Amino acid sequence: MQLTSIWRIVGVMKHALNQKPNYEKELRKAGVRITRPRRIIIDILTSTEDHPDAMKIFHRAIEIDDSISLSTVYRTMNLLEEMGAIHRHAFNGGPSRFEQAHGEHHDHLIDIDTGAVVEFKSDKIEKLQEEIAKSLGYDIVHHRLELYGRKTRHSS
Amino acid sequence: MQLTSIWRIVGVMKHALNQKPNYEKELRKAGVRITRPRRIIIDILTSTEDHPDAMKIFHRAIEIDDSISLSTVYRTMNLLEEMGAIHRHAFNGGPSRFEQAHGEHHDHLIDIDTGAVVEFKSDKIEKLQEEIAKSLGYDIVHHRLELYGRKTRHSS
DNA sequence: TTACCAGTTGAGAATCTTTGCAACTGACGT
DNA sequence: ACGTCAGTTGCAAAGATTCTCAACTGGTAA
Repeated sequence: MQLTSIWRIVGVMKHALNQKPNYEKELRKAGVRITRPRRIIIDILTSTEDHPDAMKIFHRAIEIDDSISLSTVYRTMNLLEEMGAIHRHAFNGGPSRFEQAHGEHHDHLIDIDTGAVVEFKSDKIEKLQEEIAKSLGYDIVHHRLELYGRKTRHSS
Repeated sequence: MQLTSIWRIVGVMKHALNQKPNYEKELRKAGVRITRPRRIIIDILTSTEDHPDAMKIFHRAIEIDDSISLSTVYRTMNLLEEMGAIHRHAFNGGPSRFEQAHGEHHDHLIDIDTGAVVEFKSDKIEKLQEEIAKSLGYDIVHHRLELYGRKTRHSS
C-alpha cells in the first residue's frame, strides 16, 4: 500500500502509535463534565477496534455498571460526535455505528459491497474546503467526507 | 457573490434554469419501476423549494392519493437517495429532511447555527477524491461532502 | 469539606425509521 | 388486450433514537 504526500492511511498510524488520546482531559478543557457513565463509554470506545452500534456499546457498558441507561449512551454518542471525538457511520438503513476519531481527523471510504471502512486524510482536500467555505463567508467547524465505492475490477 | 473556476454555487443555477430534471426517465433507465406512489412523491420533491421531512412529504402525498403509506415514503426516499436523485440532511437529532439533487451532484455547507444549507461543487475536490480512491483500489460510486460552519465574524 | 447549582442521568413515553408478509401492479412478451 | 412475475405496496409490528422530567452529581468557590 503506497503513501503519497497528499494523503495517508490513518489506520496504519493508528496501530503504529497505539496510544489512546486523553479524551478526558480534552473534554474537560472544552467544558464537558466527566461523569461515571461518560468515562465508561469513552473507555469502551478507546479500547475497541470494531465499529459498535449504540446497543452494543450499551451492553458492554452495563457489564461494568448496570445502572447506565441506553438514553445516556445515545446522548453521549451525540456529544462525542459534536466534540469530534468519534465518527458515526450509517449503512443502508441499519443503526448508526461509531468509532473513535484517534485524536486526528480523517475521512472515510466505505466499501458498498462489504461495509468495510478505510480511513484516509488529504491535506489538499481540506485546504480546498477552507477556501470554498471562506468565499461563501463561513468558517468551517468540522466536516464529513465519505466516499462510497467498490473494489476496482482488474482485467477479468 | 463571486464565482471562480474551482467551484460555483449550484443554488444559483437552480433558480436560473428552473427546469425539473426528468427523473422518471432517468429512473426507468436505471431499472426502477415508476409506480403511482413514486410518481407522486417525486412530483412533490421536484415542485418544492423547502427541505421537507418524511412526515411532511407523507401528508402532502395523501392529499393527492390517500392510500399511500408512510413506509412507502421512507422506502422511496432511500431509493432516491441511493440513485443520487435527492440528498438527506439531519440537524441535531431531528428527523431527516430531503431535497432534490437538481440532476447534478453537489456538496453542502451547513450553517450550524441556523441549519441553512448552501450547495456548491468543486471539480478539484472531486478529482482528488478519484485519485485517492484509485490508489486505495476502489472506484467511487458516489460520495458525500458536508462542511459544517459558522458565518465568519468580521472585525466587530 | 461543604453547600450550591447547572449540567447530567435513568426510566419510560414519544417519535422516527425499517421490516415481514400477503396482496397488488408495472413492464414485458404474446 | 392479456397473462405473467419480479418488484412494490400497505399495514402492523419491531427496531432505533430522541425527549420529558424529577432525582442526582460533578465542579466550583467559600
